[in-house]
Amino acid sequence: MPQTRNAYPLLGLLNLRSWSTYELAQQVQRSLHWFWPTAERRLYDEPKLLVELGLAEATEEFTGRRARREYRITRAGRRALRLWINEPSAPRTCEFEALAKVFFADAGSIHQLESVIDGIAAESIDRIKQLGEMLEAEAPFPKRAHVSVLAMQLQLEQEEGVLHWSQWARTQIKQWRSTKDPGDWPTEALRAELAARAHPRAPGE
Amino acid sequence: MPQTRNAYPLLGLLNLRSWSTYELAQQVQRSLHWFWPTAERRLYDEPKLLVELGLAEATEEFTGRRARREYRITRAGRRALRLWINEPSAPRTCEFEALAKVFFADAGSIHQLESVIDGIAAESIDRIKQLGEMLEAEAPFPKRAHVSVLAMQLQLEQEEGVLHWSQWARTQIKQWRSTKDPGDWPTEALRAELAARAHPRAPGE
DNA sequence: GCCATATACTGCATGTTGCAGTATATGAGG
DNA sequence: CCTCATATACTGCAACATGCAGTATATGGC
Repeated sequence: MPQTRNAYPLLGLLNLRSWSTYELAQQVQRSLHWFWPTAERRLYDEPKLLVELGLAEATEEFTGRRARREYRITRAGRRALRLWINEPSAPRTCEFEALAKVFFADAGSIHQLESVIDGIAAESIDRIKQLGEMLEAEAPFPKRAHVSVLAMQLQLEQEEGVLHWSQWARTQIKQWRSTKDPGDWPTEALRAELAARAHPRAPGE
Repeated sequence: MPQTRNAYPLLGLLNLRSWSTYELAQQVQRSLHWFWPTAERRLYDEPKLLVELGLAEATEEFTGRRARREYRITRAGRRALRLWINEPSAPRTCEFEALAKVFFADAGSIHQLESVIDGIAAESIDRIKQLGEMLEAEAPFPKRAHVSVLAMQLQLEQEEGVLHWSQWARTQIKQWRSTKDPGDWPTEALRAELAARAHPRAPGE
Protein backbone atom coordinates (compact mmCIF):
# COMPACT_ATOMS: atom_id res chain seq x y z
CA MET A 1 0.00 0.00 0.00
CA PRO A 2 1.06 3.63 -0.22
CA GLN A 3 4.29 4.54 1.48
CA THR A 4 4.02 8.29 1.50
CA ARG A 5 2.37 10.28 4.22
CA ASN A 6 0.00 12.11 1.90
CA ALA A 7 -1.47 9.19 0.06
CA TYR A 8 -4.55 8.62 2.20
CA PRO A 9 -5.49 12.22 2.78
CA LEU A 10 -5.26 12.76 -0.96
CA LEU A 11 -7.39 9.69 -1.58
CA GLY A 12 -9.87 11.25 0.82
CA LEU A 13 -10.13 14.32 -1.42
CA LEU A 14 -10.28 12.28 -4.60
CA ASN A 15 -13.16 10.39 -3.07
CA LEU A 16 -15.16 13.61 -3.08
CA ARG A 17 -14.73 14.37 -6.78
CA SER A 18 -12.07 14.34 -9.45
CA TRP A 19 -9.50 17.14 -9.41
CA SER A 20 -6.77 18.60 -11.54
CA THR A 21 -3.47 18.80 -9.72
CA TYR A 22 -3.71 22.52 -9.35
CA GLU A 23 -7.23 22.21 -7.95
CA LEU A 24 -6.00 19.56 -5.54
CA ALA A 25 -3.26 21.89 -4.39
CA GLN A 26 -5.80 24.61 -3.76
CA GLN A 27 -8.20 22.34 -1.92
CA VAL A 28 -5.42 21.02 0.28
CA GLN A 29 -4.60 24.57 1.22
CA ARG A 30 -8.22 25.30 2.03
CA SER A 31 -9.17 22.28 4.07
CA LEU A 32 -6.51 19.61 4.61
CA HIS A 33 -3.84 22.07 5.61
CA TRP A 34 -5.51 22.68 8.96
CA PHE A 35 -4.75 19.20 10.17
CA TRP A 36 -2.53 17.77 7.45
CA PRO A 37 0.08 20.32 6.41
CA THR A 38 2.17 19.40 3.39
CA ALA A 39 4.32 21.13 0.84
CA GLU A 40 2.62 22.04 -2.41
CA ARG A 41 5.56 20.59 -4.26
CA ARG A 42 4.48 17.12 -3.21
CA LEU A 43 1.03 17.52 -4.62
CA TYR A 44 2.30 17.26 -8.14
CA ASP A 45 4.07 13.98 -7.62
CA GLU A 46 1.87 12.15 -5.16
CA PRO A 47 -1.17 11.67 -7.36
CA LYS A 48 1.11 10.04 -9.91
CA LEU A 49 2.17 7.55 -7.27
CA LEU A 50 -1.47 6.80 -6.56
CA VAL A 51 -1.97 6.08 -10.24
CA GLU A 52 0.98 3.69 -10.23
CA LEU A 53 -0.65 1.82 -7.37
CA GLY A 54 -3.97 1.63 -9.16
CA LEU A 55 -5.65 3.77 -6.52
CA ALA A 56 -6.33 6.59 -8.94
CA GLU A 57 -6.59 7.22 -12.67
CA ALA A 58 -5.38 10.18 -14.63
CA THR A 59 -6.55 11.80 -17.84
CA GLU A 60 -4.72 14.51 -19.66
CA GLU A 61 -6.77 17.40 -20.90
CA PHE A 62 -6.00 20.60 -22.77
CA THR A 63 -6.95 24.23 -22.68
CA GLY A 64 -5.53 25.23 -26.03
CA ARG A 65 -1.99 23.99 -25.76
CA ARG A 66 -1.80 24.00 -22.02
CA ALA A 67 -1.98 20.51 -20.60
CA ARG A 68 -3.72 19.58 -17.37
CA ARG A 69 -3.83 16.27 -15.57
CA GLU A 70 -7.10 15.32 -13.94
CA TYR A 71 -7.21 12.60 -11.29
CA ARG A 72 -10.07 10.37 -10.27
CA ILE A 73 -10.20 7.71 -7.56
CA THR A 74 -10.58 4.02 -8.48
CA ARG A 75 -12.56 1.37 -6.69
CA ALA A 76 -9.33 0.05 -5.22
CA GLY A 77 -8.63 3.58 -4.06
CA ARG A 78 -11.96 3.77 -2.27
CA ARG A 79 -11.26 0.45 -0.61
CA ALA A 80 -7.81 1.55 0.51
CA LEU A 81 -9.28 4.74 1.92
CA ARG A 82 -11.83 2.82 3.90
CA LEU A 83 -9.19 0.47 5.31
CA TRP A 84 -7.00 3.39 6.30
CA ILE A 85 -9.69 4.61 8.68
CA ASN A 86 -9.30 1.36 10.60
CA GLU A 87 -5.58 1.65 11.07
CA PRO A 88 -4.09 3.20 14.19
CA SER A 89 -3.56 6.88 13.63
CA ALA A 90 -0.18 8.51 14.00
CA PRO A 91 0.17 10.55 17.19
CA ARG A 92 -0.87 14.16 16.84
CA THR A 93 2.03 16.58 16.51
CA CYS A 94 2.05 20.31 16.70
CA GLU A 95 4.77 22.64 15.52
CA PHE A 96 4.41 25.92 17.37
CA GLU A 97 7.50 28.10 17.16
CA ALA A 98 5.92 30.92 19.12
CA LEU A 99 5.18 28.61 22.03
CA ALA A 100 8.80 27.49 21.94
CA LYS A 101 9.69 31.14 22.31
CA VAL A 102 7.34 31.43 25.27
CA PHE A 103 8.98 28.37 26.77
CA PHE A 104 12.38 30.02 26.44
CA ALA A 105 11.07 33.48 27.33
CA ASP A 106 13.60 33.88 30.13
CA ALA A 107 16.26 34.19 27.44
CA GLY A 108 14.68 37.46 26.40
CA SER A 109 12.82 40.42 27.82
CA ILE A 110 9.25 41.01 28.96
CA HIS A 111 8.70 43.19 25.94
CA GLN A 112 9.82 40.41 23.66
CA LEU A 113 7.52 37.98 25.42
CA GLU A 114 4.62 40.40 25.05
CA SER A 115 5.29 40.59 21.34
CA VAL A 116 5.39 36.83 20.98
CA ILE A 117 2.11 36.47 22.82
CA ASP A 118 0.54 39.22 20.74
CA GLY A 119 1.67 37.38 17.65
CA ILE A 120 0.01 34.23 18.92
CA ALA A 121 -3.20 36.17 19.50
CA ALA A 122 -3.12 37.76 16.06
CA GLU A 123 -2.61 34.42 14.39
CA SER A 124 -5.48 32.76 16.18
CA ILE A 125 -7.77 35.73 15.45
CA ASP A 126 -6.88 35.42 11.80
CA ARG A 127 -7.47 31.68 11.76
CA ILE A 128 -10.81 32.09 13.51
CA LYS A 129 -11.71 34.60 10.84
CA GLN A 130 -10.74 32.16 8.13
CA LEU A 131 -12.82 29.43 9.73
CA GLY A 132 -15.72 31.88 9.88
CA GLU A 133 -15.41 32.62 6.19
CA MET A 134 -15.40 28.95 5.36
CA LEU A 135 -18.46 28.38 7.52
CA GLU A 136 -20.33 31.16 5.79
CA ALA A 137 -19.29 30.48 2.26
CA GLU A 138 -21.38 28.23 0.11
CA ALA A 139 -20.41 24.69 1.06
CA PRO A 140 -18.47 22.98 -1.74
CA PHE A 141 -19.87 19.61 -0.64
CA PRO A 142 -23.27 20.22 0.96
CA LYS A 143 -23.94 16.52 1.47
CA ARG A 144 -20.90 16.34 3.71
CA ALA A 145 -21.79 19.33 5.83
CA HIS A 146 -22.27 17.19 8.92
CA VAL A 147 -18.75 15.74 8.94
CA SER A 148 -17.36 19.11 8.02
CA VAL A 149 -19.13 20.75 10.95
CA LEU A 150 -17.97 17.97 13.28
CA ALA A 151 -14.35 18.60 12.37
CA MET A 152 -14.63 22.34 12.34
CA GLN A 153 -16.05 22.34 15.83
CA LEU A 154 -12.70 21.04 17.02
CA GLN A 155 -10.74 23.36 14.81
CA LEU A 156 -12.61 26.40 16.06
CA GLU A 157 -12.36 25.36 19.69
CA GLN A 158 -8.63 24.88 19.42
CA GLU A 159 -8.22 28.34 17.94
CA GLU A 160 -10.44 29.86 20.61
CA GLY A 161 -8.38 28.07 23.23
CA VAL A 162 -5.17 29.57 21.91
CA LEU A 163 -6.73 33.03 21.78
CA HIS A 164 -8.07 32.79 25.33
CA TRP A 165 -4.74 31.56 26.58
CA SER A 166 -2.94 34.47 24.94
CA GLN A 167 -5.34 36.92 26.58
CA TRP A 168 -4.84 35.24 29.94
CA ALA A 169 -1.08 35.07 29.52
CA ARG A 170 -0.97 38.74 28.67
CA THR A 171 -2.63 39.60 31.97
CA GLN A 172 -0.40 37.23 33.91
CA ILE A 173 2.99 38.45 32.74
CA LYS A 174 1.98 41.98 33.71
CA GLN A 175 2.64 40.76 37.25
CA TRP A 176 6.14 39.57 36.49
CA ARG A 177 9.11 41.69 37.42
CA SER A 178 11.03 40.29 34.46
CA THR A 179 11.10 37.14 32.42
CA LYS A 180 13.54 35.77 34.99
CA ASP A 181 11.67 36.96 38.05
CA PRO A 182 7.91 36.48 38.36
CA GLY A 183 7.80 38.47 41.58
CA ASP A 184 4.76 37.44 43.57
CA TRP A 185 3.05 35.71 40.70
CA PRO A 186 1.49 32.55 42.18
CA THR A 187 3.63 30.09 40.23
CA GLU A 188 3.26 27.32 42.74
CA ALA A 189 -0.48 27.73 43.13
CA LEU A 190 -0.96 27.66 39.37
CA ARG A 191 1.31 24.66 39.01
CA ALA A 192 -0.74 22.86 41.66
CA GLU A 193 -3.97 23.83 39.96
CA LEU A 194 -2.74 22.49 36.63
CA ALA A 195 -1.55 19.32 38.31
CA ALA A 196 -4.96 18.84 39.89
CA ARG A 197 -6.67 19.33 36.56
CA ALA A 198 -4.37 16.79 34.98
CA HIS A 199 -5.11 14.28 37.72
CA PRO A 200 -8.78 14.51 38.50
CA ARG A 201 -9.28 13.09 41.98
CA ALA A 202 -12.34 12.35 44.05
CA PRO A 203 -12.85 14.78 46.93
CA GLY A 204 -11.72 12.28 49.52
CA GLU A 205 -8.54 11.27 47.75
CA MET B 1 22.73 32.43 10.96
CA PRO B 2 21.49 28.88 11.42
CA GLN B 3 19.66 27.37 8.49
CA THR B 4 18.08 24.38 10.16
CA ARG B 5 14.75 24.39 11.90
CA ASN B 6 16.07 23.00 15.16
CA ALA B 7 18.89 25.39 15.78
CA TYR B 8 17.09 27.90 17.96
CA PRO B 9 15.06 25.47 20.02
CA LEU B 10 18.27 23.59 20.73
CA LEU B 11 20.02 26.80 21.67
CA GLY B 12 17.12 27.36 24.04
CA LEU B 13 17.90 24.10 25.81
CA LEU B 14 21.64 24.72 25.80
CA ASN B 15 20.93 28.05 27.45
CA LEU B 16 19.56 26.16 30.46
CA ARG B 17 22.64 24.02 31.02
CA SER B 18 25.17 22.00 29.11
CA TRP B 19 24.08 18.60 27.78
CA SER B 20 25.51 15.50 26.24
CA THR B 21 23.86 14.64 22.95
CA TYR B 22 22.00 11.73 24.44
CA GLU B 23 20.75 13.93 27.27
CA LEU B 24 19.65 16.52 24.74
CA ALA B 25 17.74 13.87 22.86
CA GLN B 26 15.99 12.85 26.06
CA GLN B 27 15.17 16.39 27.07
CA VAL B 28 13.79 17.18 23.63
CA GLN B 29 11.50 14.18 23.99
CA ARG B 30 10.37 15.36 27.40
CA SER B 31 9.69 19.01 26.79
CA LEU B 32 10.35 20.37 23.31
CA HIS B 33 8.52 17.57 21.57
CA TRP B 34 5.16 18.96 22.66
CA PHE B 35 5.50 21.99 20.46
CA TRP B 36 8.62 21.28 18.47
CA PRO B 37 8.61 17.70 17.22
CA THR B 38 11.79 16.54 15.56
CA ALA B 39 13.49 13.28 14.70
CA GLU B 40 16.02 12.03 17.20
CA ARG B 41 18.40 11.39 14.32
CA ARG B 42 18.81 15.12 13.83
CA LEU B 43 19.83 15.69 17.42
CA TYR B 44 23.21 14.13 16.83
CA ASP B 45 24.11 16.35 13.91
CA GLU B 46 22.55 19.68 14.81
CA PRO B 47 24.66 20.52 17.83
CA LYS B 48 27.73 20.03 15.64
CA LEU B 49 26.36 22.63 13.26
CA LEU B 50 25.89 25.01 16.16
CA VAL B 51 29.53 24.48 17.06
CA GLU B 52 30.59 25.27 13.50
CA LEU B 53 28.69 28.53 13.74
CA GLY B 54 30.30 29.44 17.04
CA LEU B 55 26.99 29.27 18.85
CA ALA B 56 28.02 26.31 20.96
CA GLU B 57 31.16 24.55 22.13
CA ALA B 58 31.79 20.85 22.48
CA THR B 59 34.01 18.84 24.75
CA GLU B 60 34.66 15.16 24.40
CA GLU B 61 34.58 13.13 27.58
CA PHE B 62 35.03 9.46 28.40
CA THR B 63 33.45 6.83 30.55
CA GLY B 64 36.17 4.22 30.24
CA ARG B 65 36.51 3.89 26.49
CA ARG B 66 33.11 5.17 25.63
CA ALA B 67 33.18 8.67 24.27
CA ARG B 68 30.56 11.32 24.91
CA ARG B 69 30.23 14.78 23.49
CA GLU B 70 29.02 17.50 25.79
CA TYR B 71 27.72 20.79 24.41
CA ARG B 72 27.61 24.21 26.00
CA ILE B 73 26.21 27.46 24.63
CA THR B 74 28.51 30.39 23.81
CA ARG B 75 27.93 34.07 24.31
CA ALA B 76 27.20 34.38 20.59
CA GLY B 77 24.72 31.55 21.00
CA ARG B 78 22.93 33.41 23.78
CA ARG B 79 22.79 36.49 21.62
CA ALA B 80 21.41 34.57 18.66
CA LEU B 81 18.78 33.00 20.89
CA ARG B 82 17.69 36.38 22.16
CA LEU B 83 17.44 37.77 18.64
CA TRP B 84 15.41 34.76 17.51
CA ILE B 85 12.68 35.71 19.95
CA ASN B 86 12.25 38.97 18.04
CA GLU B 87 11.81 37.38 14.66
CA PRO B 88 8.38 36.61 13.27
CA SER B 89 7.40 33.10 14.25
CA ALA B 90 6.49 30.48 11.66
CA PRO B 91 2.76 29.79 11.48
CA ARG B 92 1.59 27.05 13.82
CA THR B 93 0.98 23.72 12.12
CA CYS B 94 -0.72 20.65 13.41
CA GLU B 95 -0.52 17.15 12.00
CA PHE B 96 -3.58 15.25 13.16
CA GLU B 97 -4.18 12.08 11.17
CA ALA B 98 -7.17 11.07 13.26
CA LEU B 99 -8.89 14.37 12.54
CA ALA B 100 -8.25 13.81 8.85
CA LYS B 101 -10.06 10.52 9.29
CA VAL B 102 -12.94 12.31 10.97
CA PHE B 103 -13.02 14.74 8.08
CA PHE B 104 -13.30 11.86 5.63
CA ALA B 105 -15.55 9.81 7.90
CA ASP B 106 -18.20 9.46 5.19
CA ALA B 107 -15.79 7.15 3.38
CA GLY B 108 -16.24 4.66 6.21
CA SER B 109 -18.81 3.45 8.73
CA ILE B 110 -20.17 4.85 11.98
CA HIS B 111 -18.32 2.14 13.86
CA GLN B 112 -15.08 3.20 12.26
CA LEU B 113 -15.77 6.80 13.15
CA GLU B 114 -16.50 5.84 16.74
CA SER B 115 -13.17 4.05 16.92
CA VAL B 116 -11.31 7.02 15.52
CA ILE B 117 -12.93 9.35 18.04
CA ASP B 118 -12.21 6.93 20.86
CA GLY B 119 -8.60 6.89 19.76
CA ILE B 120 -8.51 10.66 19.88
CA ALA B 121 -9.93 10.56 23.41
CA ALA B 122 -7.44 7.95 24.56
CA GLU B 123 -4.54 9.93 23.22
CA SER B 124 -5.57 13.14 24.89
CA ILE B 125 -6.19 11.33 28.19
CA ASP B 126 -2.70 9.90 27.98
CA ARG B 127 -1.17 13.23 27.15
CA ILE B 128 -3.02 14.90 30.02
CA LYS B 129 -1.62 12.20 32.26
CA GLN B 130 1.87 12.87 31.01
CA LEU B 131 1.48 16.59 31.61
CA GLY B 132 0.24 15.79 35.11
CA GLU B 133 3.31 13.69 35.80
CA MET B 134 5.56 16.46 34.62
CA LEU B 135 3.75 18.97 36.78
CA GLU B 136 4.13 16.79 39.83
CA ALA B 137 7.67 15.67 39.32
CA GLU B 138 10.50 17.62 40.81
CA ALA B 139 11.12 20.51 38.47
CA PRO B 140 14.42 20.15 36.60
CA PHE B 141 14.73 23.95 36.44
CA PRO B 142 12.94 25.40 39.46
CA LYS B 143 13.97 28.95 38.64
CA ARG B 144 12.10 28.69 35.37
CA ALA B 145 8.90 27.31 36.87
CA HIS B 146 6.94 30.43 35.93
CA VAL B 147 7.62 30.19 32.19
CA SER B 148 7.12 26.47 32.33
CA VAL B 149 3.71 26.88 33.98
CA LEU B 150 2.77 29.59 31.47
CA ALA B 151 3.47 27.23 28.56
CA MET B 152 1.93 24.21 30.19
CA GLN B 153 -1.27 26.06 30.83
CA LEU B 154 -1.75 26.22 27.06
CA GLN B 155 -0.63 22.65 26.54
CA LEU B 156 -3.08 21.33 29.10
CA GLU B 157 -5.93 23.43 27.79
CA GLN B 158 -5.40 22.20 24.26
CA GLU B 159 -5.44 18.61 25.43
CA GLU B 160 -8.55 19.20 27.50
CA GLY B 161 -10.16 20.82 24.48
CA VAL B 162 -9.49 17.76 22.35
CA LEU B 163 -10.82 15.47 25.06
CA HIS B 164 -14.00 17.49 25.52
CA TRP B 165 -14.55 17.61 21.79
CA SER B 166 -14.18 13.86 21.51
CA GLN B 167 -16.76 13.36 24.26
CA TRP B 168 -19.12 15.79 22.56
CA ALA B 169 -18.54 14.24 19.14
CA ARG B 170 -19.27 10.82 20.53
CA THR B 171 -22.70 11.97 21.72
CA GLN B 172 -23.43 13.73 18.46
CA ILE B 173 -22.76 10.91 16.04
CA LYS B 174 -25.11 8.72 18.04
CA GLN B 175 -27.83 10.75 16.36
CA TRP B 176 -26.54 10.05 12.87
CA ARG B 177 -28.17 7.38 10.73
CA SER B 178 -24.87 6.72 9.03
CA THR B 179 -21.69 8.60 8.22
CA LYS B 180 -23.40 9.68 5.01
CA ASP B 181 -26.73 10.56 6.55
CA PRO B 182 -26.92 12.59 9.74
CA GLY B 183 -30.70 12.16 9.94
CA ASP B 184 -32.17 14.97 11.97
CA TRP B 185 -28.90 16.08 13.46
CA PRO B 186 -29.00 19.89 13.44
CA THR B 187 -26.14 20.37 10.98
CA GLU B 188 -27.31 23.76 9.82
CA ALA B 189 -27.94 25.09 13.33
CA LEU B 190 -24.49 23.99 14.45
CA ARG B 191 -22.86 25.43 11.38
CA ALA B 192 -24.61 28.74 12.08
CA GLU B 193 -23.55 28.62 15.71
CA LEU B 194 -19.93 28.04 14.75
CA ALA B 195 -20.13 30.82 12.19
CA ALA B 196 -21.48 33.19 14.81
CA ARG B 197 -18.68 32.27 17.18
CA ALA B 198 -16.13 32.86 14.47
CA HIS B 199 -17.62 36.26 13.69
CA PRO B 200 -18.54 37.86 16.97
CA ARG B 201 -21.08 40.57 16.18
CA ALA B 202 -22.67 43.26 18.25
CA PRO B 203 -26.34 42.53 19.06
CA GLY B 204 -27.60 45.11 16.59
CA GLU B 205 -25.46 43.95 13.69
C1' DG C 1 0.12 44.89 -27.55
C1' DC C 2 1.75 44.72 -22.79
C1' DC C 3 1.72 43.14 -18.36
C1' DA C 4 0.18 41.12 -14.13
C1' DT C 5 -1.85 37.20 -12.60
C1' DA C 6 -3.66 32.53 -13.02
C1' DT C 7 -3.08 27.84 -14.28
C1' DA C 8 -0.01 24.04 -14.46
C1' DC C 9 3.66 22.28 -13.77
C1' DT C 10 9.21 20.55 -13.05
C1' DG C 11 14.27 20.39 -11.57
C1' DC C 12 17.09 20.41 -7.89
C1' DA C 13 19.71 21.32 -3.73
C1' DT C 14 18.99 20.88 0.87
C1' DG C 15 16.95 19.30 4.94
C1' DT C 16 14.45 15.57 7.65
C1' DT C 17 13.15 10.98 8.90
C1' DG C 18 13.19 6.16 10.11
C1' DC C 19 15.72 2.39 10.61
C1' DA C 20 19.31 -0.55 11.28
C1' DG C 21 23.55 -0.96 12.78
C1' DT C 22 28.03 -0.39 15.78
C1' DA C 23 30.53 0.18 20.23
C1' DT C 24 30.97 0.46 25.19
C1' DA C 25 29.00 0.46 29.96
C1' DT C 26 25.96 -1.25 33.58
C1' DG C 27 23.52 -4.11 36.54
C1' DA C 28 20.70 -8.13 37.61
C1' DG C 29 20.58 -12.92 37.91
C1' DG C 30 22.50 -17.53 37.70
C1' DC D 1 32.64 -15.01 36.73
C1' DC D 2 29.53 -15.13 32.82
C1' DT D 3 25.43 -13.92 30.23
C1' DC D 4 22.11 -11.01 28.70
C1' DA D 5 19.01 -7.17 28.50
C1' DT D 6 19.14 -2.53 28.65
C1' DA D 7 21.32 1.96 28.72
C1' DT D 8 24.41 5.21 26.79
C1' DA D 9 26.21 7.10 22.63
C1' DC D 10 26.36 7.38 18.51
C1' DT D 11 26.55 6.81 12.67
C1' DG D 12 25.42 5.43 7.70
C1' DC D 13 22.12 5.62 4.44
C1' DA D 14 18.05 5.30 1.54
C1' DA D 15 13.92 7.45 1.04
C1' DC D 16 11.09 11.20 1.59
C1' DA D 17 9.78 16.19 2.24
C1' DT D 18 10.56 21.05 1.44
C1' DG D 19 11.41 25.52 -0.56
C1' DC D 20 12.56 27.90 -4.31
C1' DA D 21 13.24 29.19 -8.77
C1' DG D 22 12.18 28.39 -13.06
C1' DT D 23 9.36 27.21 -17.53
C1' DA D 24 5.14 27.31 -20.44
C1' DT D 25 0.51 28.67 -21.70
C1' DA D 26 -3.91 31.16 -20.81
C1' DT D 27 -6.63 35.15 -19.35
C1' DG D 28 -8.21 39.66 -18.78
C1' DG D 29 -7.62 44.57 -17.93
C1' DC D 30 -5.72 48.73 -19.69
